[in-house]
Amino acid sequence: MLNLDIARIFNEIADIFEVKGENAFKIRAYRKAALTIETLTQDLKVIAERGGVKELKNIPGIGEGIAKKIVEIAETGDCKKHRELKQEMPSELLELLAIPRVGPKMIAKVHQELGITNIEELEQAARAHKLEGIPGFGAKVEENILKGIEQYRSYQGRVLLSKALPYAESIVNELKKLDVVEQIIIAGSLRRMRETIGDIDILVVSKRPSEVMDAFTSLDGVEDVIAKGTTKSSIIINGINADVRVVEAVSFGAAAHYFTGSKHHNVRIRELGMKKGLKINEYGIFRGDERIGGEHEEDVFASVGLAYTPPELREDRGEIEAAKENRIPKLIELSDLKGDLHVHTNWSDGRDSIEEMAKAALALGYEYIAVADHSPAVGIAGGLNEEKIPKRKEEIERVNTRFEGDRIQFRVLNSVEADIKSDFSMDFSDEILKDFDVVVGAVHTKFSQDRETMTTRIVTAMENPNVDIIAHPTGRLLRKRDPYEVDMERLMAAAKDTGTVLELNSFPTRLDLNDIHCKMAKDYGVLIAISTDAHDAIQMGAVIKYGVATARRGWLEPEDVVNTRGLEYVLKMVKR
DNA sequence: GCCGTTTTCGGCCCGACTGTTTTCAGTCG
Repeated sequence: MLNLDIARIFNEIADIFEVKGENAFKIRAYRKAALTIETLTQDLKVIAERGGVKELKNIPGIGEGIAKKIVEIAETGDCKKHRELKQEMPSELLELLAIPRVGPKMIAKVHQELGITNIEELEQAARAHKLEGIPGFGAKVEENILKGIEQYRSYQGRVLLSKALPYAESIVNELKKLDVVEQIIIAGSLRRMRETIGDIDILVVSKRPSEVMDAFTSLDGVEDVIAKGTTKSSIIINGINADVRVVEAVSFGAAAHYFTGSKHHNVRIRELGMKKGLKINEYGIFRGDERIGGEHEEDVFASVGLAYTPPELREDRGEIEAAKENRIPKLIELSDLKGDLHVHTNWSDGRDSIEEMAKAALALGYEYIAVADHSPAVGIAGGLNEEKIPKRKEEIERVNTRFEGDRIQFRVLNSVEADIKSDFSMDFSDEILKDFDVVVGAVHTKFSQDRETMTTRIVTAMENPNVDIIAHPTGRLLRKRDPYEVDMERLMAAAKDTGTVLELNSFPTRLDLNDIHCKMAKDYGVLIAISTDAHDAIQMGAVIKYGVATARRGWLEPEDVVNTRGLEYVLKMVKR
């Protein structure tokens, strides 16, 4: 049983309790425990077997009750309480929680009064105006439910960071044109650079909020205005929910902190405030009626004795403890990168030539790129084979010769993205592999192998002295393909033992390793390569920011990342 | 259900907007 499976059980218990109308704080306790478990880098089952309830209780947010359930799950693979609760409530009913503006109370009522158990039934009832008989329900509510269902179906909740960010930036650029807008920032999960985004949050400083509301709700492309108040409005634009909030300049810092979240981070900060006799809200920091700060975001942290914490870390994953002890990491930045160790060229499925990729890399200020074209096993037309390898090497050398006269040190590294085959062998012989400057190993086939087999497959590749980097180690495609089953702890330990680098693939649909795995790698002392897997020159420059953002969310500092080092270090790092 | 340099019991972050309400519950973030 994986940590994620255990977290899901507690989230489901929380869902059921919501609809049952159970104590809100109990629900929060289950959610908090689930979140902690999701982000834990150690295997919960191992902890449970080793230290039982006593050791589990050391984990923040896990007390007697939940610890006992974890032990039960570890021992039996099942949680009695969870099973009993599920029998009380159809699981389809809980899916209704995902519909915007439909909450647990509403679900409980329609279930009790009309026996509704799924989205289709809810939709039919709303269309037939059958809900109006229920106290508290009116025509508007029915309309909102139908809109919510439509929204739920259209984008299923979350969109990719790379899709939401450009939309958010264009909204900001439009609103900036208003004279009444003094300051404007993107907040929310976008500012924290989460891999997927629920909605776009924008914070504006203005003395004339109503003019901002008018402009925002009448932007080009607005599909629906969900709410329009004096300081806060909510719209659907390009299929994405966008919220704007206006405050005065004195509240900007407090509001920026509040609207950046995460929710869990905010709750922790406000709890700390309470203990110090402070009230912290989006308008400022207050002792009684007296405002003692809030113009700058730093005020919020300082008021509760914490160091400033970058938005990417604000997930309640240990950043508050770190800020207390003044050990917030100095996170990696885009400008720290000196090269890209995984790009493709027109020698395999890339679109640009080696020289075009090299020039683009130079323009980014890089010292090197590794052209890692595909090996033959990936059925992509024109992959490398034994015949092409020497020819491509000649071209690489020709391109490198051209840069030799320049003052800037730059080199194209002869590389390959070699397939790790399902029988644990590499797609090229050791004889061939050892001639490359850098070998990137990757799984592209047979994703369905079981956890044990897949883990051994990758570990075997790491043990090969010719394999330097493992590309996209979990194989996931966001919103399309789940990661394959793999024992991440064993991968990390093997990477450490063999001196293998793990890739953080910057492609916005991959971001693989993810933020949590990056932090895990750091804890294990495993080096990360932030690579783009770019298939053309423009991509190489465009997607790297998503990799860096994920690295920052994973607490990585420049020294944790191999491609912040110069060419000489990289050549020494390779195993041969 | 969790937690404790005010507590082992009694707290638990805080506010905007909407809709159906005559004073507030529900949802959201």
